Amino acid sequence: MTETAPPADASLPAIGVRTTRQRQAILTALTGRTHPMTAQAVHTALTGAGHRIGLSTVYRALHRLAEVGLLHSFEVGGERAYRRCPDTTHQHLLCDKCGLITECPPHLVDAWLTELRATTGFTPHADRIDLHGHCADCTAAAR
Amino acid sequence: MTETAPPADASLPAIGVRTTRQRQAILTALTGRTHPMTAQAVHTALTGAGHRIGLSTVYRALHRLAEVGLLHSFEVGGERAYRRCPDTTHQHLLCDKCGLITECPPHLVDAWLTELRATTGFTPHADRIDLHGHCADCTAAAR
DNA sequence: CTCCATGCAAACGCTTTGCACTGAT
DNA sequence: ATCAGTGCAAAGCGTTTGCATGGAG
Repeated sequence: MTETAPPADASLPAIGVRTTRQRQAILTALTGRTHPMTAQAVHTALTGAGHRIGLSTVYRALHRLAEVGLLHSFEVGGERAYRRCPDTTHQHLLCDKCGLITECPPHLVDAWLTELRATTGFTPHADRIDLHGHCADCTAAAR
Repeated sequence: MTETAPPADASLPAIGVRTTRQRQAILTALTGRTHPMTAQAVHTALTGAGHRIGLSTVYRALHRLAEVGLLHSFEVGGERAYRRCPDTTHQHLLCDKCGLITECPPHLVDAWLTELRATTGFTPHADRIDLHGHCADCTAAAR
């Protein structure tokens, strides 16, 4: 398994991606967020903050950045949303209530996936698991 | 947990859905399929088979039938696809190669979900889990 | 007889693409 | 100097909706 550990901020050239004002802005906007953002949301946020950037650029950049592993993309209600990946974990817990995405403890999944595979013959994509539900906070709030 | 066991063919009225020529055709087209179909695919199949049915009717019917539990819907590459549910299991294994959908043995999941919840506080939607990967056949074919 | 359901066509919203220009390497 | 990246506007595509008609209960 090749490590795609995301560089802190911008070692873009090292991955074969040119460093541009727009891409930096997008990465910055996405940094520190626990909730994913759609292309439109990113565009609105950036233009609202005074940046000059085209919508299609946002789409293309997000696509590219996800491709090289700097972002993770999620299917949220028929829309594509992106988030910076905080680590190498690609197993996510998505809260359908508040949109929060947390990482799933790998060891917890791996054992189960192995068992699943052994039992059913089905080979799960261990590096791309999105589990829907309610996060701890929303679960607590619901009671 | 309320049982939503799908009636063999058409106890539609019992669920509050009127029995129409179009809905029966849709259910028939979907019966016995292991792969899900998109609205467009269903429409093409039906009109190709000589049925007179509007595209929007297909959309509305699929939506409604999924709502009452006769169909399961899946997000497949940004599109919505539907399949008749063979049983009460709502935990699916989706093959990204051939599109095959199989049911996941409930006991295998439930224990794990319980553990996940206890460990993380996250409450998974146990009745709506879609796991992507390669089915047994495609896994075998790949080697 | 009353509504739910249908068909058609228009509208919608998100995303992609063509093309000429800009800017990073 | 070269070519990836950008901006704009138009097109694409799956899906939804308004409205008048049709058929199930």
